Amino acid sequence: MSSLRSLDENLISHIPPFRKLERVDIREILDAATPKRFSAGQAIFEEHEPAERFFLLLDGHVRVIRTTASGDQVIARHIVSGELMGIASAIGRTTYPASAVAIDDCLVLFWPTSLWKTFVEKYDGFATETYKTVGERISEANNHILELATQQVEQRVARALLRLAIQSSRITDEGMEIDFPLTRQNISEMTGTTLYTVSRLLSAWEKQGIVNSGRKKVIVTEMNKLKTLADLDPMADS
Amino acid sequence: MSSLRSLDENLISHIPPFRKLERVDIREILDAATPKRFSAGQAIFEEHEPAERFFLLLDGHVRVIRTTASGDQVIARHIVSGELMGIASAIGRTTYPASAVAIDDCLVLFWPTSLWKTFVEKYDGFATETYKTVGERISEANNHILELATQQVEQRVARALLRLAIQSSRITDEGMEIDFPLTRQNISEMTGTTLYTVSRLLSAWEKQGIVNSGRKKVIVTEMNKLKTLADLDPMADS
DNA sequence: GGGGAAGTTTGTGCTAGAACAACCTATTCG
DNA sequence: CGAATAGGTTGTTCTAGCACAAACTTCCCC
Repeated sequence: MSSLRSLDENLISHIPPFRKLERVDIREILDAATPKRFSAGQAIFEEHEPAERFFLLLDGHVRVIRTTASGDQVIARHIVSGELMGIASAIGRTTYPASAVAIDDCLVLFWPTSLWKTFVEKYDGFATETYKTVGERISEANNHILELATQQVEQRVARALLRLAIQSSRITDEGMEIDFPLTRQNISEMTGTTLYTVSRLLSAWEKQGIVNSGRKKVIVTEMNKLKTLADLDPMADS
Repeated sequence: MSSLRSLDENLISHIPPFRKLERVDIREILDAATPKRFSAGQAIFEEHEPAERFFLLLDGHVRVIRTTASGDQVIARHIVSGELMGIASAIGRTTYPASAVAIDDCLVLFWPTSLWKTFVEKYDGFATETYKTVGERISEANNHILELATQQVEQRVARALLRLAIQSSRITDEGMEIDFPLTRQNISEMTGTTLYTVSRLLSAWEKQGIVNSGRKKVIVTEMNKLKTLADLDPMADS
C-alpha cells in the first residue's frame, strides 16, 4: 500500500465509528487522514505530550503504558486493529494520558485533533460510537480496579490471559495463541505483579496442560480450566 | 426548600456544566428536574439497574460502590455537592455501572435519561463540560490502577485521605476534617486493604501527630507529613 | 558460528499485610 | 438507663508473593 495513492474506502468502512457513514463521508475522512507506519518498539505518542492527533490502528498491536515517578510501568491496555487511540480530545484533555508503543509493525491513520469536533458534528453516529468506546474503557478500568483490589495474583493473571486470548489470538491446533509477542514481564505489568511470579504460574499451568508457553509466546490450550482459575463461570462464552 | 415551589435558579447556575448557560436555559432545565431527598444509607441507584435517570447532587455526600461476585465491596469514588452522577447515558451505557449510596442526608435533582440528548444538543457548553468530567473520571480511575499496582498500602491510604481532605473537608482548629462519616472499613474499601491495616496505620499516624481520628471521623492535622507518606511532593499545593 | 542480549526458570530467604480472635468504646434506641 | 449494636484497637499467627541471585535458553546479528 503506497501512501501516494489515495486510501481505499474499504479500509475503514466496516469499523464501528465509521460503519454507519455514507461513501462520500468515508472518502472525505480518508482524504483528511495521514497514514503512517511504525516499527516494533516505536512510540506512537507519549504521555503528557500535547494531544495534537488522534489515531486509528489499521494493522498491528499497540500497548498503552503509564509510568510512575519511581519508574514502574503499568500496561493499561492493548489496542488491536480497528480501534481508535489517542482520543483524549474526545474527553476534553489537551495532553495524552498515557504512552502508546507499537508492539509489532503497525499501520495507523491519524488526523489532527482539530478535526475531532468536525467529525463529531458532521458525521452522524461517529459521536455515539466513540463515546460508547469511551464508556467501555471506563468499565474496563473499573473492572481492573476491582480485580486489583480484591483478587489474588493467580486470578488476575488468568483473567489477563483470557482477555488477550479473546481479544487478539489466532486458533492453532494447540489452542488459542496470543498473536503478538508477550513476555512474562509484560504480563506482570498488566497485573501488578512480578515477572517471577508470572513465570511460576505459567510453569505450573503448563504442567496442568492449561497453557503452552515459550519465549514471548503464550498459547491457551484449555480455556475452561483457565476460566475456572479466573473464578469466572467456565460455561459463559466470549 | 419545598418541592412545590419552583426551584431557584441560583441552585445550579454556578455549577460547571450549567455555568455558561443563559437564565432562560437554566429555568427550562430546572423546570424539567425533579428534586428528591435521600436519607443517610439510602441507595440512589443500583449497579446493573437500567439507567433511567441522571442526577445532580445539590447537597450531601454520595459513595459510588461496586460489589464483586464474592461479596467484596470496592468504593470507586465519592461524589460531593455540585457533581453530576449516573451519567452512564453520556457514554452509551444502558445500565448503571455502579451503585450510589447516600452517606449523609442528600438532596438531588434528577432528569429522565431521555433528556440527556436534548441537553447535549440544545445547551451549548453542557456537552463539553460533562465530557471533561468523564475525562477526569477516566484519569482518576487510571491513577487508581497505577496506585494499586505499584504502591504499598501505606501510600495508598495516605493518598486516599489526602484526596478526601482536599475534596471534601472543613477547616477546624485541629486541621482538615473530612466532612462526612468515614469508617476504617470504608477507607479499606477505597484502597484495597483490610480495616485492621487501616486501623493500625491511623493509630501510628496519630502517634506521629499526622492525623487525629475517632469514630467515623478523620482529621488531617499535618498535610505535609501525609504528603510525604503518600510519596508526593509536599511542596505542591492543591 | 559464536558471543551477546533478551527472555525465562528456579531456588532461597523474607516480610508486608491478611486472617482471625478477643476485647474495648461510643451510639442508639426501646 | 441499660442492653444491643456498630465501630475501633491490638495481639498473634501465617502465607502469598516479592526480592535477589544464579543459571539456563533462545534469538539475533556481526
